[in-house]
Amino acid sequence: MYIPSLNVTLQTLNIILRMRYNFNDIEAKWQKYWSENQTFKAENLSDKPKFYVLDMFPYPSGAGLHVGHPLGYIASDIYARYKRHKGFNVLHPQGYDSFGLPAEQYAIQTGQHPAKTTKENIKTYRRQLDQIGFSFDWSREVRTSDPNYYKWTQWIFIQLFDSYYCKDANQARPISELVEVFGIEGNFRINAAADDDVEIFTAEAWKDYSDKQQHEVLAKYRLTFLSDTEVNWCPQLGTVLANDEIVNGVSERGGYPVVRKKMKQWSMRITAYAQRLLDGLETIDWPQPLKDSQTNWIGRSQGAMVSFNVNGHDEKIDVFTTRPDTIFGVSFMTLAPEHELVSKIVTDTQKEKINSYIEATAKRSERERMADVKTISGEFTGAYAKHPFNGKKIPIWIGDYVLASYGTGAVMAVPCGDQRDYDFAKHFDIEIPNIFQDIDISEHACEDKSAVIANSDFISGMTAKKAIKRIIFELEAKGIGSGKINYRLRDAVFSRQRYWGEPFPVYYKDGMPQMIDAKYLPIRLPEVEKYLPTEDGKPPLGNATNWAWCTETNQIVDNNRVNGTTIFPLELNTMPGWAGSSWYFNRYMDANNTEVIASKEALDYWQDVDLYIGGSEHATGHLLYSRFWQKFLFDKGVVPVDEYAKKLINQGMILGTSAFVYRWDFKNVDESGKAKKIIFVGKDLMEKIIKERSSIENSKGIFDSEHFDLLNSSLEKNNASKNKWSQFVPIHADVSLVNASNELDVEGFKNHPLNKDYKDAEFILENGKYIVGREVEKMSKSKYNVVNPDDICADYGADTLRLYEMFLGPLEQAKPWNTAGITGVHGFLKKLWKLYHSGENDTFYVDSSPLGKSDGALKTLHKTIKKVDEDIANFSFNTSVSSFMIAVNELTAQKCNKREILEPLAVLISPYAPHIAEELWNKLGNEESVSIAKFPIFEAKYLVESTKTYPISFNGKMRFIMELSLDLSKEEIEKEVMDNERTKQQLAGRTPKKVIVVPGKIVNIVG
RNA sequence: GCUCGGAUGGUGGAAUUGGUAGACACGUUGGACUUAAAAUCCAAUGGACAGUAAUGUCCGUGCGGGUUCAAGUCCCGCUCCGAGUACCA
Repeated sequence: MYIPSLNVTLQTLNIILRMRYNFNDIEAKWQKYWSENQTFKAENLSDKPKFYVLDMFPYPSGAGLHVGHPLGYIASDIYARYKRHKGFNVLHPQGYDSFGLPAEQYAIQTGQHPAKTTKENIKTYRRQLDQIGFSFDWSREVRTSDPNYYKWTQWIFIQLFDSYYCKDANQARPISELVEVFGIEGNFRINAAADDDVEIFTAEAWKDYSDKQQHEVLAKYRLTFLSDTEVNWCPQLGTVLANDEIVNGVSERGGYPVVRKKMKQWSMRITAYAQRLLDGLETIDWPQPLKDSQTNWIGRSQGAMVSFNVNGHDEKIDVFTTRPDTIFGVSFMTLAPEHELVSKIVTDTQKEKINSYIEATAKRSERERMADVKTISGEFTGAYAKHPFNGKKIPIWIGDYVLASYGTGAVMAVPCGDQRDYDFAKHFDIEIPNIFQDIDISEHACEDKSAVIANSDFISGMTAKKAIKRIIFELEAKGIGSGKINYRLRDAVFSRQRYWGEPFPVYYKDGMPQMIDAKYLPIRLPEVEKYLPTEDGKPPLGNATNWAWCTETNQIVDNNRVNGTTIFPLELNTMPGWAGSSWYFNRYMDANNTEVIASKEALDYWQDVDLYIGGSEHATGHLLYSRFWQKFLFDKGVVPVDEYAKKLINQGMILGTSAFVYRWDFKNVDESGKAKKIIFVGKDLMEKIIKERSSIENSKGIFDSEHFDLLNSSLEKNNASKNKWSQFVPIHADVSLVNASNELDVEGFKNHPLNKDYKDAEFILENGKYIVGREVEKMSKSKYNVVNPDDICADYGADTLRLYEMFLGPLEQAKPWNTAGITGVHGFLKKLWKLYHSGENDTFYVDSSPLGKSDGALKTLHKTIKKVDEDIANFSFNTSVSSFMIAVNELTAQKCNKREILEPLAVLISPYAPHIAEELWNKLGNEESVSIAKFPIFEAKYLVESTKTYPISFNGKMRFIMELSLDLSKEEIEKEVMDNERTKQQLAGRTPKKVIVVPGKIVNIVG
């Protein structure tokens, strides 16, 4: 058959189609092959060295993936594939952080069970991930919402409950050890992380305690414990939020207001690990900014505790200070309004004022207090404290600049040494004694630690460093204080009033929490009618009818059977989102184990994550909590290392490039006030109009007559001022309607389901085109700038997507996505394909005959190997892609078709573009997957040069180049250059002052 | 306020230890092929000035100084943008 319009026979057309780079077929074929052959299944025992590459697992949201999500996965996949080529046994797993709020809110709205929507979302995610060709070992998939997984999250919770932190051993120890010691000698020698209010008791007292009392005492030591905590309560979400779930005083999710509220909550004693979390940072290769934010979050400050006696009371005020050396500069004290001593020490005359101040501050929301840092307020209690060294009377004030939640909620105010104290003193006209030698404090406080201290008894003449030591020594000698390290880090609230989270393995007996024996785990989430809190304000699990624990059958039973003797109510809270993600990296090592979280053999073999890639937004959440749990599990001997990720990389966010059309709102209305026509103008025209708007006559030239008449008549009708006749409203246009040249598909826009209002709008074209405006913003559905990887894969293929995401720029940097550039990398892949299809009618052909040593292709190949090796080591994937392009451009120019070059080239490129590499590798006659082929070895001998093109510069400015042998000595180079005709021309008879010759680099002639 | 990043053509971005600034792409312009479009291929492309031209000169990495034979890179002082954090005693 002959097709006249195509000028070819069907037979040749067939050949052409078959030999073309048909990425859709190739990619589907190899994805199927990898899946069927389990190409990327990692073995837990191997002679090869291990390498563990981990991604932060995704939350499977209903919206699916956009092109920003896979960025980190592509980078880690390249690394994982590269390591396989280099002979490592690579563990590269993936899973889902599948508990969470969005599924629950969707359930509240639609009544659909979160388990169902989560499952559906996971299916979409899996399809999207598969089509990008990741080398994940899916046999190890984890889902945090799977009972077989959260069984172990519950197990870890029980371990935490049964442990305390021994500061002497500097590790977590079984709570049973504590009980034993209490029974022998009480707690006076115990050095453990505990609540501040633990009282000292004897063994006799301990034995006399009731069960309940003992329980309460132990709770003060446990690593997870119930307590009345002031929490961030979000009424709209009906739940408690952690500090890192609040952004700018409102909830991160939804942006709802948050209030402080006291509630009985589970807490995690992460503060016990504060110092180790800090120290551990030194041992891991994580980005410095991330380490910095963890360091700041932990907020260690070294100082001293000092006790001040209150005159006329038995009470003492304890303060924490980082500058005990300034104690002789104390002229007042300030307590937080919430401080418990306030009501005890306030004098009758001041009582009224104090109470109204406390009331006023309590009313002010946290947000107001934050926004209003400048206003100074406070009130005098009427009471005085006694200075511990000179016995002076110190007035005691309250003020809301002192926070109840930090330190002791009280400060010793040294106005000459602290700006806040200074401002407070000035405002209330309190004395500001100067304790610094030759320092002027008439304008502001002196916070410089190098200032010499004066008027301070035995520390006068010292600087801070020395004075602090001396003061602490004196305080300890007098028994009124001691050196102390304080942390900003708070214990982490661990209860959430949500449905879609891990249930606690806890029931309540006489109001005291009891752990369910680990052998009955998992405690499965109960079914509920509604996912909302109950009418009496209980969490959603309060809706469950089958939610009680029978201690005889060890089963969950009907609530009605609760009898307080054998059957008890179960915990109604669930665990927070970070519970499941705090240990999942260990589970991947042995994901299907039913006996333990992972077998000892697997944990010992894989040890830790060699490379972890994910976003920096988890710096003070997941990445801190998971380090905490890892340290705990290490203390318990469950895992072999106490830092789980040796190296971490933060991938930058991919931003969207939004497109805008401009609605032209001039007084375009008829008599009834109805808009006659909606008109859109392009970006350039809008700018022109704005420039010319001073005079309508000027604009005559920039419109066709029809639009000018319309404009003119409507202006006349409305008597609009000619200076205000135009106004433009930018409207987001869907980016999929805009091409690479910023040209809008106008018909597409009008027919877009979201633009119903603009169906009959008119678009003023310029040169037949409508050009949109562009702006870079966060990628989001509401901005119509989301680009779906599915479309890219369909149109250009997964290999193109992978390469392009890497080509966009450095991995760690935020960068805008612009689909326009994708044709560049796609064209590159076509060129690569062509290189292997130099036969007749573009059929596959490689020349297997050996090539000469001096062949330029070898140089190209080895130059590229070297670059790719270096780039992967530096996580500089963008420059690898350029070097591939350079290589292919060079080899194409050389018309290279040699197997000796093309075979290693396919391996070289396979981590980046695995599908095309497999196909070419297969066509080259290899039976096995390219993914296990040996990576080409760089050989320096192919890059040895005999000459160098020297830039010859005069006074630092490059003027011309000269090709010179590399064998030449400095002197010989100088002679060659000076003898050169062009040098003489440049010098124009002058004698140079100096000639700098750097062999192999540059020649610079000065003078 | 504090801490940490960053600033290079029209755009995304290259540039080992200071040593030819703008690799590689996109976009734009011109050309080839085509009835046309797409695809493909070729050429030009930081700015200014001079020249018919080959070419040459000057200016150029946010701003102002400095070190150096030589600075995008090092030092000092700013400006702007982004992220985190915030009365932490």
